[in-house]
Amino acid sequence: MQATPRREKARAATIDEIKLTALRLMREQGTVDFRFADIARAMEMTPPALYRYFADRDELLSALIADAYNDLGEVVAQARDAVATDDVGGRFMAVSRAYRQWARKEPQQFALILGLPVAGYHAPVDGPTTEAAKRAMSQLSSLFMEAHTLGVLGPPRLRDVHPAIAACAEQKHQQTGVPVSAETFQAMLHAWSTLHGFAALEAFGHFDWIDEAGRDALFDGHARLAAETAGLPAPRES
Amino acid sequence: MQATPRREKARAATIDEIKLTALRLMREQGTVDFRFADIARAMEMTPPALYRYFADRDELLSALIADAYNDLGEVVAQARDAVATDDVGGRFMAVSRAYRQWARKEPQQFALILGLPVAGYHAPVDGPTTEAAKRAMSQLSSLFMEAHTLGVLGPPRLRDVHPAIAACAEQKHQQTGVPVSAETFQAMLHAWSTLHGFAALEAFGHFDWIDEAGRDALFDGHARLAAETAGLPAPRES
DNA sequence: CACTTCTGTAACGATGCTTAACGCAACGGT
DNA sequence: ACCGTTGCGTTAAGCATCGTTACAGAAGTG
Repeated sequence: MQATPRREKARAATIDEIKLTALRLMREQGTVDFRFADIARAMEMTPPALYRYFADRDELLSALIADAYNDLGEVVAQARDAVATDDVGGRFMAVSRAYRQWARKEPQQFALILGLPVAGYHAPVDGPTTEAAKRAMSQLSSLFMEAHTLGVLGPPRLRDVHPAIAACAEQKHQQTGVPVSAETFQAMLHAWSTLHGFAALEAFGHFDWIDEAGRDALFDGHARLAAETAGLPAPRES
Repeated sequence: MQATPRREKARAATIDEIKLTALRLMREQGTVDFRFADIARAMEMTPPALYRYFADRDELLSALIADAYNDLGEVVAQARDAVATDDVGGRFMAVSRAYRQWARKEPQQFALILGLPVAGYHAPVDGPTTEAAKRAMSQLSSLFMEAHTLGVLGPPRLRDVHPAIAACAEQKHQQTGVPVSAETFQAMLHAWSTLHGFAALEAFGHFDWIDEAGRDALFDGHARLAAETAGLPAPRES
């Protein structure tokens, strides 16, 4: 606990290795489950040694979930910030591609946070996971906010906004403090759902029958349509 | 095997009860995993007795997956057939609502077939599951075929169709024998992905912060946008 | 009564998570 | 250079459970 930076560093490295190994094993067997003993074996350690780093199997799982949220959030944020602030359409495309690529690359982490809960795990209420979740998911909504303040957010192709949705947006407004119109609220959720559907189907192997080039082109068109439908301006360049 | 209808009936009932119990347990614990012993306990039987009905844990799992595909396919087909043949837009809305409602009602079965594979299970290649999968998934595409033959399939809001997608549609044409334009192919996948995204996010609890009325309204607008974007005509009535 | 089908008991082998007690190595100060 | 402290990893064991097989008895069928 006191200043022993060498120890702390080694410990952090081991923790990272444990988490990485868990992810690798999950990836290898294609599931979102892992065994404490397997991780130890893969690291050429013995199972009890892991308890020096994680009090519990659930604690490791919680850490993995929190990391997944942070990873996704970071990847998305980086993609967003690589495009000019005023090119909202371009930013949306970048965010969309990052979301999809991350889901493709890390299907297990993707399933961990956006799929069905893992067996025997109960998320700690109000823990770090929910916090990270909000942070990651607010990226998309903030994009719509930016578009709104920039005045480039065209009207989404919506017939009418149901009063229940308006009430929902209002509630969200109360919680976050940021004013959000019902149309924007609905457009954002539409865009997220649309993106997520493609990413999830692809990440879980349901588009395996389409070759890679086709999938890439399909997703680009998919995201473009989502942006257009949600009322976002077209990206500046392809 | 020989004509003993009484036995056969009881046996079928027991098989059904086993599968229903497995689904109930999965639902209760909110996962897509189950234990043979738990099923036996819940049925007030002993684990070995189950082997009289399923040679293997995997065999039960395969049956559940096949059932899930059939369930989804049947529900969707019924919803589709409840709307007039020439009201393609209305049929699409019916199919969409059925897809979503099924995912909501049976998140476990939904995850079973459209989520990440279950731990320790390897799908038998070319078994009944893949067959059922194709049958269920072809419902949406057949809807677009109908629209195409009826001549009511408007142009989807697509800029241009990538050659890779055209090649993919052509390959699909070769396999199924049904001619499908690249635009229709892309529009169909766009619609499916869009629907699936909402259904998956909601089924896995990520829309729990939206009240039920709001979700209902959101989905209706979502599906309507998906239909419009894909070039399907508007439904005849709300 | 003969025969089939089912179900329970017992047991095997393996594996899992977790705790306790022991040895080793590195670290920090003297 | 030495020594106590600290943390890490191992071995050993406890405890529970799982999937599965073998065998014997019960129940239903004709």
